[in-house]
Amino acid sequence: MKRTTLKDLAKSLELTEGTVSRALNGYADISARTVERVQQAAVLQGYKANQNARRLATGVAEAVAYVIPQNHSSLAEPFVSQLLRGIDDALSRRGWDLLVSHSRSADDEAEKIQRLITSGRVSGVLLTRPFRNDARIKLLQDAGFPFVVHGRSANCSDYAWYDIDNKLAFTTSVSHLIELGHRRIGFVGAPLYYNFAFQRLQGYKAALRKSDIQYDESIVELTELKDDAGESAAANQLDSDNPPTAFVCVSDTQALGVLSAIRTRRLTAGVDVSVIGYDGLNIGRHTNPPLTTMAQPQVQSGRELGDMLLAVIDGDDPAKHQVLKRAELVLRDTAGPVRDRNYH
Amino acid sequence: MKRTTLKDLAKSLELTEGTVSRALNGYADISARTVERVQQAAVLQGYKANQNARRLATGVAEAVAYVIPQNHSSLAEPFVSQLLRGIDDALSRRGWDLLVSHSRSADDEAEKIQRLITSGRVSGVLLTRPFRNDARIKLLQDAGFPFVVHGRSANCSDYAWYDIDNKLAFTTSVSHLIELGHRRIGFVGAPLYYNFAFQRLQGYKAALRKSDIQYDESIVELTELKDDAGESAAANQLDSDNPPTAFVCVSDTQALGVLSAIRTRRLTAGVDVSVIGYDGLNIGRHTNPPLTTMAQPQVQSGRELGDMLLAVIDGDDPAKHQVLKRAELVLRDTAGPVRDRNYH
DNA sequence: GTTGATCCCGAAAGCGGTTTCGGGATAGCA
DNA sequence: TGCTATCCCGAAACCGCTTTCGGGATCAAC
Repeated sequence: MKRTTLKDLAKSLELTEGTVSRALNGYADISARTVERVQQAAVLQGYKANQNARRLATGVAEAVAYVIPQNHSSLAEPFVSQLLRGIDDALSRRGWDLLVSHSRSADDEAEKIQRLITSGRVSGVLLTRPFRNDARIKLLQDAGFPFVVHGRSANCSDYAWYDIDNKLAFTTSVSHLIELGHRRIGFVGAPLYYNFAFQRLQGYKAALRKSDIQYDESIVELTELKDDAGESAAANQLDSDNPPTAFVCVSDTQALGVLSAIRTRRLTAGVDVSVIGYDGLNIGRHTNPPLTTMAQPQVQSGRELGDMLLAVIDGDDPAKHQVLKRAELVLRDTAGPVRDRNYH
Repeated sequence: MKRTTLKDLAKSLELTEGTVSRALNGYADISARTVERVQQAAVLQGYKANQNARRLATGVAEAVAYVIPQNHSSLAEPFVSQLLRGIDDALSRRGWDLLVSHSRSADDEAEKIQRLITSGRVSGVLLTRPFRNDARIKLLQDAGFPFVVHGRSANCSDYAWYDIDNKLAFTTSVSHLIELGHRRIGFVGAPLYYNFAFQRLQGYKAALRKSDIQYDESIVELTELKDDAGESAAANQLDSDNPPTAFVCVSDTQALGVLSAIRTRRLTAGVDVSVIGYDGLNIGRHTNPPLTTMAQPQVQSGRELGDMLLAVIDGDDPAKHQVLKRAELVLRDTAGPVRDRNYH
């Protein structure tokens, strides 16, 4: 089954290829009657432009890549999936493609990006989960290649990004716990080279400071973003001499682990120990008890990210596209008032 | 920053473009010495072939599309995400791209596929969650376009697919419950136009038959694949006069809902009511109690799917690529022996 | 009936590679 | 030395579409 090509179409219309092309692409120098004829013939014969040829000729790839970070826990993946949907929404309005690229390591990722931008396969790149000081961003900036970051690095003044106010989110959740009477609040975090982890820790500290609570490093755990990291982190804390009465976690994934640790010790989350997660995954509605968390709308984020990237590709000043959203506290059942007696 | 093109490279080597191209692509008619020179110069000057030009010239897209079905619950998405990773693994060994395409409806999906295959953007397509009688498959077959299906439709003899033995999986899980003494087992399913749902129901029926248990349609609920479908389905059943003592669910998503319904009624899963899910999502390890389920390895599946598709694209007979895996019963805590007394 | 302006379309040159074809140079052998 | 076989590479067509440029028709105006 041969595809109908532009030449076929032109021949059948007794026009030249160039004319047909212009007719299809809305050039002004084609008479309305001809445009009409061409369009009809096109749908009739099922003509679709060969993307590769078109891309070669125009020089625009009409596609962007989403680079999926190497180590992400499987539980965080609904996140990714919804984001993809949002991005695709934005892109498909223009008929652009979304291609995903996974990486095995940070180096691998840099190399993949390098190849993406030099191979001409995409006209823009979407990054996630940037480091405080991120080589990928530098790479893209130096290359002058369009990109937008989901999240932001330490100095983020001159590129496009879309982020949640991580610091604010954590002062919010920690303050909430403090209002519930907690004064010993554990922090289950991630490596601080992730800027989001750093920012969230700052938010945590700020909330403590505001209430004159001494920052205690011994109840701050920084774990990898792996599936069961939260559980062991919480286990350490809970089994210590002076366990926290509450935890804030940088992800719902971690929070689930914390809940497991709590349950294992025959304690009840929200009663004996409070927990607040982060991400607002739907899973949290089904945990027992349902997880209090900080939510951010993923599909919507994806859509906005996609639109931003398109704008940047169109030549907008990246620095003009920086949006900071705020996460929302979703009250469910794992954050309750502090208990007076130690539960040991 | 201009990319270095083949012409640049050729000029700098005082060779012709054709020669350089052949040297790079391993043609035999180029002397070893020249090949060496060319390769060195290529890496030195950071030459990467323009994919669009290459694709146009060769006629192969070096990319495949994964079409994500319209309605999938957010909880099922870890599934998708891991699969993508696996597929990407397989593809990237050849340097191929993976692009994802979402759809809003079945029609939309057919149209997207049509566009994918006529636009020359991809050289193969990956389908999931086929219907018993699937128009998309017919479309691809008629077009003679390479594809492989994750799952399979009712008559699946002449295309490539990768599936779990759904029927077997469900006879396994139901039999397990029967061995635990259950005889009234609810089925929380999905619309039967999904072949996997149909097959799983068949497995359910087969297991009942084997133990001479009468099939009772009133405890079979077929819900949409939405987030909270499981909960309401189970609610109906649990509040009825003659509630099941156990449930099997076609997905972990549903199972989570069922667990919620059970919990809401102050019953304990695995004690008062048993539940077995399907998918083996990691989430299940963190539910309370941890969810017994049927597992299938996703990343691995993705990899195999990717390899299969590549093989088919290479011209292998699709019918030669049909693999049927079996799911594994993951014993956790939600399936326990039946209680004698009715819990009402 | 010329002249200009306007409207449409044809012609042709790319875009950056791949691949076939053919022949010059070198080597092998008589 | 002369003749064929082999080895490499140059030349050129082509993939399918875009886009610039220029000019033939058409039409209004003088």
